[in-house]
Amino acid sequence: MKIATFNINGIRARIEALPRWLSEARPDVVALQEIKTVDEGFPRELFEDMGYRVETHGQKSFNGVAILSRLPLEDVSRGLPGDDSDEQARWIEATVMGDKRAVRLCALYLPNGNPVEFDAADRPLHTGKYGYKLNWMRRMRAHAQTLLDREEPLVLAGDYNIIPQAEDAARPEAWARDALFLPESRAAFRQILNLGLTEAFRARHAGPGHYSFWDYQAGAWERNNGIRIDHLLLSPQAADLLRDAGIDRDVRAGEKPSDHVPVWIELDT
DNA sequence: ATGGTTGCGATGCAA
Repeated sequence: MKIATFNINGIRARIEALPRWLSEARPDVVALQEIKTVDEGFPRELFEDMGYRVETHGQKSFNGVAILSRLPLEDVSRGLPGDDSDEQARWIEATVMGDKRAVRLCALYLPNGNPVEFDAADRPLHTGKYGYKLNWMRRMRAHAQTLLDREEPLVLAGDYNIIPQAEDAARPEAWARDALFLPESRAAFRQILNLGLTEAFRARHAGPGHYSFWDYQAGAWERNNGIRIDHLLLSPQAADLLRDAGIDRDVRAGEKPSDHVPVWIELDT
């Protein structure tokens, strides 16, 4: 089972680039982020005609996540538990029925968290958008623990808006005061990992120079000024099935690209 | 270098 995560930065803007990549890469399942439309605005027929089931959790203008799957889906659930007042569409999960094994897949869009406010001692304040990010990560950790308790293959795939380590940025010094790389952000990411999850790409590839996002501005792609913020986290039962992992970096050089590229895994299901 | 670019949707916000 090939599972990918792809922040498309608007489904309407990617109406050609997304089908093009699907035809080339032929993933079985895709976690999409930033569809930037309500459910009714998602062009589901286009993907159904390509053989994909479509489950969306959309929102007008911002955010919005979806799952595309060539395999049957069961028990679809929308929204990250833990705060009924949270209006932002950043989480959808479903069980993907493989030939031999089922996989619980969560498609997530973790809050960016910028801009960050700092106090007089230059410590980041846990207020505003950054406070929302850290609180969202606490909720995610609690929900991930609940899912791990099932002791089944589990994949948490998405745009985490987290640069895990300095080697995951071409210019880490430029991100020192950014919500994607602050020590508190990276610690919160490690707290989720430390539940017993495996970061799939790093289980297969070591060293610097692997990125999943290049800003549209200032020639970031041409300068290879990238960061690695799109991740797939695996439960022990899913990690046992991991065959391969990769980043489709060439997608960034295509026509009218997203600022993110797909990251994928292959599981022996 | 406090700029730079893109998407959504109709203006400025989010990234």
